[in-house]
Amino acid sequence: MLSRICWILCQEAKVGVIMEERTGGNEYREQRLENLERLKALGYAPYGRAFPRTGRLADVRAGFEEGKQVTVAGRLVACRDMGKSIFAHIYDGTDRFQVYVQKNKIGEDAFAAFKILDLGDFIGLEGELFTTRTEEQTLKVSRFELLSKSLLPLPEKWHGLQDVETRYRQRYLDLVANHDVRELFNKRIAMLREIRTFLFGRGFQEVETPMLQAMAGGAAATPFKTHYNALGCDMFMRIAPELYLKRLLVGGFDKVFELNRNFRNEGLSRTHNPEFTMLEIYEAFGDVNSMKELVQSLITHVAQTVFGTLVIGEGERRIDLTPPWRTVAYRDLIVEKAGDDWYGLDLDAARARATSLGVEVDPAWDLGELTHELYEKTIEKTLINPTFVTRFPVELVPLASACVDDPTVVDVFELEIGGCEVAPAYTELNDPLEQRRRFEEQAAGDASKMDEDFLMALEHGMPPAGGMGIGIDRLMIILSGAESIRDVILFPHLKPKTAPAGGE
RNA sequence: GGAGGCGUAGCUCAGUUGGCAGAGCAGCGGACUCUUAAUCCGCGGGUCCAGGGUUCGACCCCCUGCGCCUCUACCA
Repeated sequence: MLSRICWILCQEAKVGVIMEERTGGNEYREQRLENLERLKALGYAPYGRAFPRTGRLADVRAGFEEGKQVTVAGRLVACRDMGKSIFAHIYDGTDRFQVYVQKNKIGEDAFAAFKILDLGDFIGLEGELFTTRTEEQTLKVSRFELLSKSLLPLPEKWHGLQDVETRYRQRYLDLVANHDVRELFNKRIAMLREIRTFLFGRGFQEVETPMLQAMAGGAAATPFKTHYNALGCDMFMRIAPELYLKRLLVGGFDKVFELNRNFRNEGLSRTHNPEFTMLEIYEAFGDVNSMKELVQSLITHVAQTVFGTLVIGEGERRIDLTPPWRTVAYRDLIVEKAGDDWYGLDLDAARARATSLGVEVDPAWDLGELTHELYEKTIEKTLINPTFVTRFPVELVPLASACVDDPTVVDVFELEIGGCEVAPAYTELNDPLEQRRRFEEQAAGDASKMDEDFLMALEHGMPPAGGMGIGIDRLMIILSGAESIRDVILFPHLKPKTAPAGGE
């Protein structure tokens, strides 16, 4: 109990220090604390209880009728005091709504109390709807309650909150100050809902598989490591749900998807956040072609229902999502860029050709690696309209089946939109012996990297299947026209401002 | 990890060959019962990111560190 109290005191001290850092002193807070006491003295409890509303502000606006009695609640975001009457705006996340407070309507005491309110305070109001001379729908207030006193000031009303660091670190301020940010996240939420609706409509079932794994497989990324105290062993955050979803195919699920977070121990960038949302879909008895049809329908459905258009952006960044989408083989793209004779060149000639095309060449690379560098550096970013790139070299994709007509390439596509890889899909490898061979090649003799448990599952028989992963954050960037992944994730990762314990 | 840019009031931003630190909004006091970036009168507000150095004097020049942004690297 004592330690609990100490902990609380310690936390409060910390908050105090942070508060001082962020507010540059307590002047504003002191004033608001004084206002809190004054309101209390007038009988307004600073932190109220439930307040039944007629509806959200957007609902009230939609159902506006002259003279209608309503109750509403929201945050006070603007206040124009005219002596014996006040015009103010409240905001509740759905809309801004004007309220009109007159001294002789709500009474002298309540009017005096209203004048003590600070911008940012949550209030509940009751009154009658009317339209002002300038034709703004407004609430004539007959009574108000204080619901929550705000002790720290909000960002400025006109310019909003611009500082990108503050916008990411204190997203709640961004959401209050910049309504378009709220709308963008509403769209993200709507997109996730539409994806689920679409997949449910096609008979897929949503499942949940472990995020905490003894072995992080299904992709080639570095995992986050953590420790499980009760079992005394290290665990990893998953880098992909793939190997568990395939176990479900073995178990008889035939159409499953998982829409949730993956964690990869990589750097931060405009297109990388260490935890990101991935949609993985598996369809038994399907293949890469059924995935192609699925993703094309899924993305056009989302674009149409959530964003209301199949054409995004303008000029060079214009993306046209109208199906059918182009399909092109990896090899054809390479030859188109590097010349018909590329695959016949010896290594030195290929290096020279790549250099002349602007690729920085690592002398350790073989022709395959050099080719892929060429693809990533000069071709991928030019694929603006949706493009299915197919028939990748087998060494790039260890979990996919080979093409029937050519065992050196695999039956996959990578969907590129806006020069960005959005969705890879495979005809999944279900041959356990071939899978073991490829794992062995990858693990290079390190037995601890062999996922024997997964191989055992495969040996019980996995139906042929199509599988696909869609990077939801990147899809959101493309559909919304956002600049950065940090703009489409509510709380993107930034370096901690004060170093956490246990750093290097 | 490497290169470049940025960091000034609660917010948005000016600023100085190196010579007392500025505006708008927000805040405080006052006037105003149809305003909406309300208006009018008056007032307060600063660790100029942090720490060193050069200088009579540094917000400004130099060095180091921290954070953010962009590019790059890592990343199926």
